Amino acid sequence: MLSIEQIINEPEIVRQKLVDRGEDPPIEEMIELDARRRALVHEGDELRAKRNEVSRGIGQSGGKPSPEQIAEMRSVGDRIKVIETEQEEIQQELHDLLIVLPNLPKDTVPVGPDEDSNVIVREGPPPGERDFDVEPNWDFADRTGIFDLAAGAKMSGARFYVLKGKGAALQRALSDWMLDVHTREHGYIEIAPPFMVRSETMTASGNLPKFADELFHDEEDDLWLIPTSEVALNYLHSGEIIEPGALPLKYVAHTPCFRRERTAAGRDTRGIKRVHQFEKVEMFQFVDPDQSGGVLDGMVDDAIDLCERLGLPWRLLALATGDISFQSAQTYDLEVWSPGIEEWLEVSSLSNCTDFQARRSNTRFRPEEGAGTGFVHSLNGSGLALPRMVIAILENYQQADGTVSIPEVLRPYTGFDSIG
RNA sequence: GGAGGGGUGGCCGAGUGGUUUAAGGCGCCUGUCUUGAAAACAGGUUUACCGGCGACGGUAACGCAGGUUCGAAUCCUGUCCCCUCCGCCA
Repeated sequence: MLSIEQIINEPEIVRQKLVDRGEDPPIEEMIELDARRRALVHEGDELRAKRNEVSRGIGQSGGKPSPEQIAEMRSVGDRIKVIETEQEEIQQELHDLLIVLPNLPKDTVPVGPDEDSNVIVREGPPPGERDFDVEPNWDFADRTGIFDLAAGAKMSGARFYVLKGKGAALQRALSDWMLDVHTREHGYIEIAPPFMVRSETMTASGNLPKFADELFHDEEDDLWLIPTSEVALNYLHSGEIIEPGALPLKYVAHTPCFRRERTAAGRDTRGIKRVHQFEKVEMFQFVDPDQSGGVLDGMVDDAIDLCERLGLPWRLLALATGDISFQSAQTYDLEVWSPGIEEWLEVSSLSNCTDFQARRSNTRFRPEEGAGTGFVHSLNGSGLALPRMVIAILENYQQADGTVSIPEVLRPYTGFDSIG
């Protein structure tokens, strides 16, 4: 959520940044609503002050109000009720306008309407040359039986799949290894959150109210399946004031992610690249607002580190204003090359959400003892998305004889050296 | 799923319609005393919003949301959460 103070103080900057994202924000309307809200708050406060004063007097003089007092206070009470109702309506109106506005992109974000304006900012070593054709992961899977799309479709429908045998073990090895690197070397605390959350939680992360279509929802208990553990982690300190010195808070979680993929209905229908349920290791940090820029770079390094240790060809993209996610002020996508399908696969999206999610979840901090409170900054990034890492390993580690050798770092976790 | 109990400040805990402007205690901060500390004593100790250049003044919040009332921590309704017992169950 954007702050109304900022909208009032620098309306043209806010407008331009939202226009860069393809929005047409009702700036004047919001300013006008807030002015009316303030006037009503003021009038209501004064009436309540009067009521409090008279009530105190009645209490002090024995507790029996005169008929005149009752009549007068009844009309004051009626007026307060009218003002409160009007104030609530206006606040709701303003809230409804604010809650659907995305975060403001940072000045350094490339301006452009869509992904064509994304910029490659860092690259790992180039993909190696091979003297044989790499088999696409789905063909390899059919041949070896390590994942089964038909079985997934049979039990759950399109875009579900079943991992089997060494396929399941490879994914488990990857997630265990990633968690170990993040917790033992990168300084993250492991969290195992619920996979279902309330509407408030989903709203705080920015997924509701605008993106309900992309989510699975249980009507009976009004619970939402998380599309990423970011949603749960963002709510971990909701309503709290984090004490001086406690930041940064670095969390990592390994959860399934549930996505309806409605807007991407026709895209990536083959294989396990885009599915309704997948697993992901997610990094999440709450930080001092002064630190968030540098922390994002550090989080990017944490994600790249995994690709490097696995020896996968990678590149890093700075997403354009029209391509960053709703809650983000700045996003990098980390992609790895997969030589069988000949595609760059997005295995991590890393975002600085500044105070956007903290406002929605009411997560504050105290910079130092005795100081006032402020909203924290939140950052998230995959570290990393598992099905796509499985694809990348199956294709990058494929040998001329049609087998896949397991990356050295994963062998202690898999207990086997090759598949196929 | 059934029955019962409960949610009050950083913590414990009193408070069943009006001097509650939330008692009392603990913790924490400041001061007096002391070589220093402790003890004792005194004062202070939330968050958000509105008005004001400011000193400051006002309003709200007793899980949350409604309602009754001139007036609600207190009464009513709903809801969320916690605890105990029963049932079921990985």
